[in-house]
Amino acid sequence: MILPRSFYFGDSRDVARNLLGQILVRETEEGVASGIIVETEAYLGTRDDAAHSYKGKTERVRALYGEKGTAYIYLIYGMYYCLNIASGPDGEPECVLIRALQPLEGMDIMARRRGTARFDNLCSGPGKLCQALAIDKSLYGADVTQKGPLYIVKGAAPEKIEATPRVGIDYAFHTKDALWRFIVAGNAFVSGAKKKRALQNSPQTIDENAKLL
DNA sequence: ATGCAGATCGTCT
DNA sequence: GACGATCTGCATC
Repeated sequence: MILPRSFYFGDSRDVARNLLGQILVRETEEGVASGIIVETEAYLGTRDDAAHSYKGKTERVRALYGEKGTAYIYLIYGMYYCLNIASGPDGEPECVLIRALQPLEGMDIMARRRGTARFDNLCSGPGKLCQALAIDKSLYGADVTQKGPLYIVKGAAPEKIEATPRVGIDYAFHTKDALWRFIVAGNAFVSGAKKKRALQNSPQTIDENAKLL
């Protein structure tokens, strides 16, 4: 079941929390690649000085002014893409950044695209997951509430959620300390997971992998 | 285990 | 013209 557009309305921080446990699906000619969302961040538009849309409408963020459930994708540091989903109150240019996935389907495809065989290094970061799922600017503006190249289906709510400050936004004077990053507590696939724990808990099979959430 | 430099280019000032 | 909502590899301890 694909999550309906109404899922993305409301407080973007709630949407970010609710996205944990849901499943991001990417379909290409190579096949299907998917993963359970285990880490997100909320960006609250004009009331959040860490947000790209803080100063209002520019060409880059035009997708945030469309319908909720629209993909906002941007290039960072000239080499990696990051995926966001438009969310929040009607008319507000807010979104949720998808920061990490627990690989579910098409791990062979992801491993090839990423150039690594390590399970816990396939989708454990916003740039990594876009590379693993072949997400780039061509999907800018895609509707994730419709079956197509990129969509999100209903998964299972995680047991426990942790809230922390967002990553890489020290330049944000007002909101840098806000606890708007959400992760599935104890999950080994979040970004920056301790190497030690990842090594110890890294599952070896798809079934073990699915149980970890 | 931790730290730092380098890659690389679209977007905004 | 400067700077990232990042990641990797290499250096060092």
